[in-house]
Amino acid sequence: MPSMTATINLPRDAGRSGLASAAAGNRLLASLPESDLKHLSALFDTVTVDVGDVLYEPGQPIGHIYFPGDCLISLLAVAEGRMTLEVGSVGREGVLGASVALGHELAQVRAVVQRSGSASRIARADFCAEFAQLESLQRLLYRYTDTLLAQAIQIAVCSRFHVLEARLARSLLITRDRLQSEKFHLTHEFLAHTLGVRRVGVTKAASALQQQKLITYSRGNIEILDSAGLEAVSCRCYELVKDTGTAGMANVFV
Amino acid sequence: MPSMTATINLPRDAGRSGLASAAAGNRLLASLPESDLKHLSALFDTVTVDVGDVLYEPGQPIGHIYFPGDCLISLLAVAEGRMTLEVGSVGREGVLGASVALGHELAQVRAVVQRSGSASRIARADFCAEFAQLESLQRLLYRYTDTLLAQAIQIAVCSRFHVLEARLARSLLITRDRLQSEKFHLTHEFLAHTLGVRRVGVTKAASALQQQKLITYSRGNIEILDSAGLEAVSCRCYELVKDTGTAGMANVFV
DNA sequence: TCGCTTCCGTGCGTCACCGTACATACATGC
DNA sequence: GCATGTATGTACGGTGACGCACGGAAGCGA
Repeated sequence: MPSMTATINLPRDAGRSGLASAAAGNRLLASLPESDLKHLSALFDTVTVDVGDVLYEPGQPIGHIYFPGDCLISLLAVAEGRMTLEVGSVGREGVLGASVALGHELAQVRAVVQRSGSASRIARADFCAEFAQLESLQRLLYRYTDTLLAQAIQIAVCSRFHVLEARLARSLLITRDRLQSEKFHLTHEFLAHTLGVRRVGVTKAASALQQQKLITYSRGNIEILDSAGLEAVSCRCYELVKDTGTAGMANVFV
Repeated sequence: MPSMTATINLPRDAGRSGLASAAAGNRLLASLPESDLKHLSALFDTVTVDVGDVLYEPGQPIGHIYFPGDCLISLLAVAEGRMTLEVGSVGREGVLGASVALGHELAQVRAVVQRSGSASRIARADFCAEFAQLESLQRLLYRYTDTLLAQAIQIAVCSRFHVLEARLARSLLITRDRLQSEKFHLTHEFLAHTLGVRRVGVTKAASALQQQKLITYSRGNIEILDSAGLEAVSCRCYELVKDTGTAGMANVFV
């Protein structure tokens, strides 16, 4: 049994942070007005999370809200049994767990670290108190929730109608965009969880992509060889989703 | 070809409304502070929409924002071809098209009227202007978007992992809850669009439910005979989603 | 009463993915 | 070098849904 489903590994506490590191590269926090950010900073910790760490589990209470710095969090909706499906991912452009401010004390999805890195963390009670007072924060979270909704809708359609090979290609392209690299580490097992299929299904699809010289991989080390070719076999969902993770956050306060 | 995909039928304009009918039974508007509601009322029209009317089409600009009174709107995500999947529905507890206030000028999903009725409508420009000023409206829309996200996530999981018969049962139960009636009108064709399957697939699944004496139907007139039995064959997604349409709106401003 | 449309039922071959089981290969640490 | 664990490859029957085609039946208007 993979460790990600067996135990909840807690992130290492890297100590209480000053103002500068509170943003810690998170663009959502960075786009807050200076005064509000300064006010918030005292309440943040900076933590380091590792691949496979489970930050939330469905039905469990949310203790902290995370603003990723250079880590990447995968949101996995969990069906009965061990079937899961990635319904979105959260990077430096976003936030994890913000719905607690609206009264949802329990997590709906599993949150798994896909790439190690740092994150700014704030306790639930503190977050709720600040949320109630800072209009700038409310606007930001509303906007971000809306992009998450757009992602979830597209993924729902994609996983319903498109064949695995196309979905795998889409998933790899999105991962590349978020990680800004043609090479990254993802095992077939992990991909199977995000795509909601068997591990052997991923192996077959990945093998097909490799035969077409679009990617190459070995023991989890994946490299995209032919980006354009990969886009060709992927579904259009890629184009529809790819910008939600990066753009759209530009001019929030204009 | 069904008319819902062929043409965009515009709702009938029932004339500019006064304050009282601006809420028009919409609970989202009703929960606004009195002063804000009064301010908004002058900008609303009350319109009547009919079954099959298409209010939004993916990729098309959003002209009006709708606050349903006693009508019910189905949100259909559209894949290439004629494949669609319902990712949520909007009744009197919600609003359709609010994301325009965040800069999304184009609709992402098709919005189809599932039950005829009234709705309060506001032009896009007016809505955006008011949104920028009314904090109460922002909070409400944020909260509602969050419930839409929860719905979409659950539907993504459900349509990925659960068999059609269970999904059909879930869909019928949710429809009953929203319509507050054991009898309602839904053709297999319409259900096929919401569930993202062929019409014959719905016929098979519905036939199975009918043989189990759980439902009965004829030419679109569906009646639920055994509610408990229907819950038994439906997936747990029903319980997870059913409250999002009604509850959760209780104490927004406490 | 006739004709048309809408709605529902059935049959058939195909296909993507499932569940399971087993085999192989690389990697790491002792 | 060897044991152990991780990652990947292959095989096989089963099945839920697909695409297509056709037939029947109920309602409705002329």
